[in-house]
Amino acid sequence: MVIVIIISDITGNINEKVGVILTEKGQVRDVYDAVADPTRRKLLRMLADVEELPLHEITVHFQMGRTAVSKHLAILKEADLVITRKVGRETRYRLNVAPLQEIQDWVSFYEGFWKQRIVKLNLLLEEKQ
Amino acid sequence: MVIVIIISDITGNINEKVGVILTEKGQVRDVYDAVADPTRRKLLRMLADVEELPLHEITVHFQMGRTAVSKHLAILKEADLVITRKVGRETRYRLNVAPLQEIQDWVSFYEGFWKQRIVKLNLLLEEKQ
DNA sequence: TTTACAAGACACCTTTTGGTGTCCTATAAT
DNA sequence: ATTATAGGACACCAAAAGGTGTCTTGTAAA
Repeated sequence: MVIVIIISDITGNINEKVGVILTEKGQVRDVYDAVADPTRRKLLRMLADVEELPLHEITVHFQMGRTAVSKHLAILKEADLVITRKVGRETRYRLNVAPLQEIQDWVSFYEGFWKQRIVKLNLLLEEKQ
Repeated sequence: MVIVIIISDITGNINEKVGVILTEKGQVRDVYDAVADPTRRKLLRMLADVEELPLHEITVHFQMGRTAVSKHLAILKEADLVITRKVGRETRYRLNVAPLQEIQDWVSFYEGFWKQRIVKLNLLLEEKQ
């Protein structure tokens, strides 16, 4: 979903800037969406172990090519789940867990439901005895 | 991801049956995938409030047509997040939260990371004082 | 016993997704 | 100074996603 912002100055010159619609949270990409793909979840899991990793090292652990892995990381970055840093000729990737809190908040709403179910089940078992 | 199972009986007649590859948990569809779409999350939220709802009543609350809503519900059903029951000419949908536990387990692994960050932040603030 | 309604089953369309390969530039190693 | 490597930027492709509309069947209401 891409919008084009056109800014004109006093002289009438036009500056064209390509922007994107942002989430309320400020990310370009929905965090649920970013996490839906198993490859992306594997990437997060990898980065959870190692503090920082360059693209080519990450790529080794996947069957697909570098371009594909890079794209997945780009999506994670759009969701703010990953932070990049240029070191020499390599780009190092680092995990940023903060946006996952949104998912946890969301799922914790439903948590009440299955806890309720366990209570009901226990009551039923007591009746049987 | 669809596989075709071909079963041949003694007479040589061939029965063709279309099956699907299942998750370890037994669902046809990944729960992360099912939950990635905002429309589907809205559906779950609706069903959390009302115990049971027929398709046509659900459809009223969306801008898209019945077919589209039905498709989304089918996807939720594939992920076992929804259970259906036929009553007269209507199909009633009911929420099943159980599969969401997988997501909670997954996210709770990363929960440790941001809690850790808060601890580090507090230590930093204490030093400053 | 007609008529209206609920919803399954398709066929169809456009956009997005997840992958590929190639080219090019900046940096590091020889 | 030359060669190798890291990775960004494309162009390209097949399949899946997310919608539409239409037809048909089973059930309910008039």
